Amino acid sequence: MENNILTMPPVKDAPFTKGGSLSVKSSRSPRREDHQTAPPAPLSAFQLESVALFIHVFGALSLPRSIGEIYGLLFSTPEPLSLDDVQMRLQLSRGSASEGLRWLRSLGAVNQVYLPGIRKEHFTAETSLRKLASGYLRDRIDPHLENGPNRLSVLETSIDPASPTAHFEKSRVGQIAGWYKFFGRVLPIVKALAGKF
Amino acid sequence: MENNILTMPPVKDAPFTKGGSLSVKSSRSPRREDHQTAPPAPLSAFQLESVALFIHVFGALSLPRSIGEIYGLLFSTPEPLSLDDVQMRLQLSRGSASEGLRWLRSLGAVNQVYLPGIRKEHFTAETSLRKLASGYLRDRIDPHLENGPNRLSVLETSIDPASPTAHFEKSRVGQIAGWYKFFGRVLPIVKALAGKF
DNA sequence: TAAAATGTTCAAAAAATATTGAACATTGGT
DNA sequence: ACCAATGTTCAATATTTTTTGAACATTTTA
Repeated sequence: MENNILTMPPVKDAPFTKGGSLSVKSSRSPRREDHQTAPPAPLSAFQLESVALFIHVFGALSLPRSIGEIYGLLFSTPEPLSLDDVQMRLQLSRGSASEGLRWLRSLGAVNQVYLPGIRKEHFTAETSLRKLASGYLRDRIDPHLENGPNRLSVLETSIDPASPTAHFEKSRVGQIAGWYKFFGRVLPIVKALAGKF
Repeated sequence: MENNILTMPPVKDAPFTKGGSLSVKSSRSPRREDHQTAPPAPLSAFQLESVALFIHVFGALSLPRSIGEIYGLLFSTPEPLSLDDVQMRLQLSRGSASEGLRWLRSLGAVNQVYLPGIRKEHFTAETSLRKLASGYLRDRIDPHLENGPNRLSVLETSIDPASPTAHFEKSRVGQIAGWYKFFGRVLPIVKALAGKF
């Protein structure tokens, strides 16, 4: 989990994701000696702010910083970027960049772009709310709901009808069933509305 | 964060939270030698299943296991329980039980009950979807949205109007503004619907 | 007010999660 | 088929988060 939820119930804010900070790597211990392999490739103010913003947004979903960094960079850059571009500009490891991009792709949050005559794959940020929301819901929410009926019946089966608490327990099962119904109603509405923005 | 999001994009399922497991502490390394201070207080099958279910549900929100355990226990128990009850029945540390209960209380997910003539505070699970949802949204979502306009203006300010990418960047800012608008529309609907279940 | 009961805090330890980087694949060009 | 360029995987490491438990604080009863 992103934060210590226990010690700060409402919302954390990583030191540098707030307000108008401009450094991408501020917190985090020294991670590398500079590779002499490539030029530093500094980010613009807009890119730095975007990265900070998306670290924050993804953090609110408890997603790792590197994911936010990558999406933020792609979001704020007009041209498609390659794995190496991402890796160098954000000073990430190859592995992080690769897995992060892969995860974002699987969610539908980044698009793969094939540039004629160029070997490397390039990526751009998907910004359609409909696609972002439906990808997130599909990968991270729906699966839980699909398991629902199954879990519910397991729970129901665990009730001993002879027990004095059986009545109470049945009402609890009914409660949960209602919650699932709620989500079944709400999610389609959310998806539909996302299409309008 | 709850899981390794990178290595398992869609959904994790902790070994024992799936299906019909019956042990509360299964995974997790040995954490204590038995205190000889109190009887074991075994949980019923229904309680064990409930705990497993809520560990899963809270896990989907990247909340710590102990929170799910505590809520699950209260949810599945008719009588109000004290801090000590929770602590002993779940074999949690005093600290975890205290902080977990405090967090759940602050969210509005557990209610404090004063039993006449009994000193210890007792707790029950809040099961009203309206209260649960509004508490969660209030503490964990709304604050992010309140910061939105501020963040957005910082981002906008970072655009250099002379830059050739200024136009692109402005369109990105507009995009984000649209996202915020979406949430401003959707959240009230969700809250309203939650009241009906 | 002292003693007992109850509750909270927080530094240290443990566990979970994310990141790194080098080894391993794969692809494309020659 | 070979080589070079590109991409992925994964064991080791670093970091973050959670849990523990004992010290401290507070409240109640006597």
